[in-house]
Amino acid sequence: MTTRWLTPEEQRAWRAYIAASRLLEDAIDRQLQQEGGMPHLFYSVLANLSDAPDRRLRMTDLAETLKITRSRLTYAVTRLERDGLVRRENCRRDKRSSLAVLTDAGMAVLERTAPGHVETVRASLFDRLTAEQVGQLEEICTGIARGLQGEDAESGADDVPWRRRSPCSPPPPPSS
Amino acid sequence: MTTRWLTPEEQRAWRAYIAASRLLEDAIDRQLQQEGGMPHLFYSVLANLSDAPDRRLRMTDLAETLKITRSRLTYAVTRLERDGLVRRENCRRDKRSSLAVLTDAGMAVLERTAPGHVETVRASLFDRLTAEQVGQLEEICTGIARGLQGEDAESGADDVPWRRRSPCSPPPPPSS
DNA sequence: ACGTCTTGGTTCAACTTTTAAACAAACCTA
DNA sequence: TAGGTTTGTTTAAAAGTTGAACCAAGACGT
Repeated sequence: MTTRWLTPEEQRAWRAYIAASRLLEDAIDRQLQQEGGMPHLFYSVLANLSDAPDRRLRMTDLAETLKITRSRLTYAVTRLERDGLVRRENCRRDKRSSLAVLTDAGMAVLERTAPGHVETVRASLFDRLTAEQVGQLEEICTGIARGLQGEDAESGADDVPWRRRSPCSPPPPPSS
Repeated sequence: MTTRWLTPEEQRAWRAYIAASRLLEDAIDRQLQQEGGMPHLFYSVLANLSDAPDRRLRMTDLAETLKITRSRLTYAVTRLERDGLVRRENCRRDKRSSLAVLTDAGMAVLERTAPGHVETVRASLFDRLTAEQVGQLEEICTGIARGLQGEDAESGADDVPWRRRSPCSPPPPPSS
């Protein structure tokens, strides 16, 4: 089969995407590193914990929503634990699992850092987008994500009755 | 000033973007690593060289289009040079600069690897987008990139008369 | 010319992150 | 209970990144 090369439009879109994502990630990382002393991934861990049911999440679940390997998450959490921002706890239900719990210190750091982070996200991204484009971006990205998700998690129905999805964080969500 | 938190729509878009970009970069990297033995960044170096005027580019220019530091590029090129895919050359015009040149071996690797890469890009991204969305994506990304560009390169006019921008590569472009 | 400033690029060492394979403990299922 | 699976960690090696220091070569002003 002769390769289906990218059309000129696709070329342009692809290159633009590469550049934008590289620049964006750099900007986010730089800001978070300066003002929070941590890379984006670590911040995401905190953020996700902060609006999880009980400020705690199973390692595997967290890894899954963050789209990273368990190993990578172990590293991140260990690091965060060392700094006292996260604590590990055992799961009563399943003694294999451990839960990552956001500590008060972690919450504090998050609250201190979130405004700057959000500001950066705004300045870099949303302030340059029309409301319409925000919608378009979401649609595009969810499509892509869904597509790439399924490839390894090739299961049909992902029913996990005991995994609650409920409201929880009264204070404003620090994005991710 | 009280933080302008993200609206729910922005939240969703942002989370979707994070997930998608993480998954996408992973997919691309995995494929390139397996079939080409190199990370995406390295491939980008080769690709950019391949459709540059004389299959050669000044380090600084290359770094700039790749949006990475010169230091980082030095590392990448050194690595690629070690594998014989790229060679360094001195610039006649300016004895300070060195040019990265794509070798025949490098071109060969690129040609061997490009189809798989493009296929991955298609499968992960473009096959899930309508023509309209491709346009939207480009527009969004160029906007973002332009915005983030200017911040450090705060110069007004970027006129460099002697930097030609001409056609060159007859074979199909291996995307980036 | 001369001294100074800027640019282009590399080097180096410290560090952080990532990967992959190997494990052990806890579950599950028949 | 045997056999397989899931969860999470450990470990060692490799890779990549950063940032400062540095040198050489242009540019500029006088």
